[in-house]
Amino acid sequence: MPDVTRRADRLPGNRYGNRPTMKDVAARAGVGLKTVSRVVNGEPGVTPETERRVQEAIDALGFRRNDSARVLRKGRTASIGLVLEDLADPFYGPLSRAVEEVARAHGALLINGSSAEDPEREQELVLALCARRVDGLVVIPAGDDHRYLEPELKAGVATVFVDRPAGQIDADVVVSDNFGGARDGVAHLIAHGHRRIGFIGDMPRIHTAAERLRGYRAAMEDAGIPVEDAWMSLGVTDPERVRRAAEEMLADPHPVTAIFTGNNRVTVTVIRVLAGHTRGVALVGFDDIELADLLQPGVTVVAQDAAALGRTAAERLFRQLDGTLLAPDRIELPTRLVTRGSGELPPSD
Amino acid sequence: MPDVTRRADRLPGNRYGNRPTMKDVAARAGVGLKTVSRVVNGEPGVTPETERRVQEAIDALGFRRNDSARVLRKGRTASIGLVLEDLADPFYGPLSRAVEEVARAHGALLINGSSAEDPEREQELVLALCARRVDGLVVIPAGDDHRYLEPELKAGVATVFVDRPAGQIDADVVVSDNFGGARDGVAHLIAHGHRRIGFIGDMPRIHTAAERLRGYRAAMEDAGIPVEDAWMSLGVTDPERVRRAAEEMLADPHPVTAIFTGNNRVTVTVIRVLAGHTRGVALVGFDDIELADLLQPGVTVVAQDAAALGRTAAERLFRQLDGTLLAPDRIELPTRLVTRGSGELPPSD
DNA sequence: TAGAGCCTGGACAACGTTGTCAGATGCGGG
DNA sequence: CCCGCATCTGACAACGTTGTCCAGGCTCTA
Repeated sequence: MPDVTRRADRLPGNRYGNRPTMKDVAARAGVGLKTVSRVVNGEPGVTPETERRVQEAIDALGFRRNDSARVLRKGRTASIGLVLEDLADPFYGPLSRAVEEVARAHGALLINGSSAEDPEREQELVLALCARRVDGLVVIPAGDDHRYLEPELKAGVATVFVDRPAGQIDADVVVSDNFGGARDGVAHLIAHGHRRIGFIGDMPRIHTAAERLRGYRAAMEDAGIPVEDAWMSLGVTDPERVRRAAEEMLADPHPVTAIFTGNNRVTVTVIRVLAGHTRGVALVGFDDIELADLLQPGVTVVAQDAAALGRTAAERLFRQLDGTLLAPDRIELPTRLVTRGSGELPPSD
Repeated sequence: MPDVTRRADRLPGNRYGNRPTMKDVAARAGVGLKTVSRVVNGEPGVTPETERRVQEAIDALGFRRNDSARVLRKGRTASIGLVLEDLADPFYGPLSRAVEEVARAHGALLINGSSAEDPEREQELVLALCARRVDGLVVIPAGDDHRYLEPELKAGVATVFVDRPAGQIDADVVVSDNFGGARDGVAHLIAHGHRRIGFIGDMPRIHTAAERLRGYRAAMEDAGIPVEDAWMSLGVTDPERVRRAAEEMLADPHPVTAIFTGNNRVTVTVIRVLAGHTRGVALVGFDDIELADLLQPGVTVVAQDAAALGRTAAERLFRQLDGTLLAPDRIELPTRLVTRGSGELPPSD
């Protein structure tokens, strides 16, 4: 019963539930408004005795500075926005955490949202963040046209695109070497004797997917292997369709002996499919996955450093805000081939 | 070179890089300030012709409403804070995403931060969020004393604790049935003939860890098995120490035949240890892990529904804000035993 | 003891928006 | 033709904070 009462006290109706303001603190401490402000912000020019009185009033009233008003006055929000595809995807966890750490080191908070790979939702999120006047944005773009950001950039919102480049505008970009990584991964399979190699990846409208596909084609071409259409499955995303695509490749009268998978989710599904087959099919996946080393065989992957992507992007963001970074640039981080067994299986025809 | 110029335009010095305000829009459209406000907010009482002129000016200037000022005026920020332990932990990804989805459905943005299991950092984060006047807080507590939140609760900040209960204050709590889940998991091992069962878990000061330990003890007691100290390892967290703890249990002259692990990270490490042993040791872990079904043997786990935790918590939060939820309550979500093989191995003495 | 200089404290405006209220305009009816 | 009413528009204050600037009191020195 006392609970109900207490909760009822805080119902809507009064702004912020009637929090005390600096004015209230000043009145209680018997000092001027600005003096309270000075104490709260640790500015000099307040005698210890006055400071004590003010501090006492603050504690007694449970005063907490209203940063909304502060932001309005100062023009900096000390917060940055992060727009990514899906917070729940294990690839974005470390990236997100890395951005957060850098933000924290600069005294900024992180606001984030998932675009769910929907360009409209991405725009909606980005603009909402701009309306809050975040100091900067780290964006993993879903769409490929970011001209809607022009006014924001001009207005001084620091912006860095990660994982995929910006579309139609000139902005900082931090990406992995998707092309090179995929090429190396496929070349690795070729080096182990494979010639009929399947590729299962996301829609080529997604930049990373297109680059990885390009890497696949380049490796095949370098080896003088003509690619057959039946070996490629593009744009499949959901597990069921990935499963079907893989099964079809393997059921072909002249089946693939190896598969290169375009991202972590596809890799996981294909692992499941292969687990149901007795014939050994080689596999190299883009993106590392947890426990990949404990499977039989271990899963060979092209790993990218998600944390480094996030860290690099966030650091560039704050350098933009410092003013120590002038020209937009494109940074490409290397990938790393991790051999664990699945990519070293010989062809079994 | 043009880039440098463009970026230089947006250097600090002028607030928000001199964004246009409603006043500017009003001047350009030749209307009053309030009329612009009406158009921006879709309020009625504006002739189509006037609206067109205003809209034109908005587009021409690239105006975007300043939500900081709006918040200051209206008293609601339409944002909620989420404080968790580590964004990069795969357990929190789905939880975080679920909270975000609910927030989105209510038109709110999500600000989040990682406490890194440090009570001080948790408090710092929570208070920073309160200073921003978030409408509500979802907290996965690191500390066990939350009296510092008293003034905030009184001021009307909706608050829900998830995964672990609040300390020293009366607040909404959403948790998994850690005790029951652990008891069932251990009972499962006992049912398969094990009597010497090890437990490796986190520090008992963490509520979930303590509850799971209690579940372990209860199951053993129910079966009339006295627990030996050598079977329990508490407070180990980092992989190296977990590894040592597991090795010691297995090296004992009278070793354990099964291990119950207290969370996903411990489970993963122990899987690695067991992979190096030939003797079959049974394993049941708390928390599900990806690919657990593909290992040999598959890993039996007590799974909790992280997304449901987040969703439930966020929904309660918004019901607090609605005013449809009056008394703080404690909600316990069930866990689910997923048998995959490792927990069904017979004792091998 | 008077004057200069320093230190502390406070009054006031401004940040960009929204709520209130009153003024202006246009229209129809008496 | 004038009044009343409805509709549209704009002036103004307020939200809670910080930056500017000035007043008053003190100390120190000549």
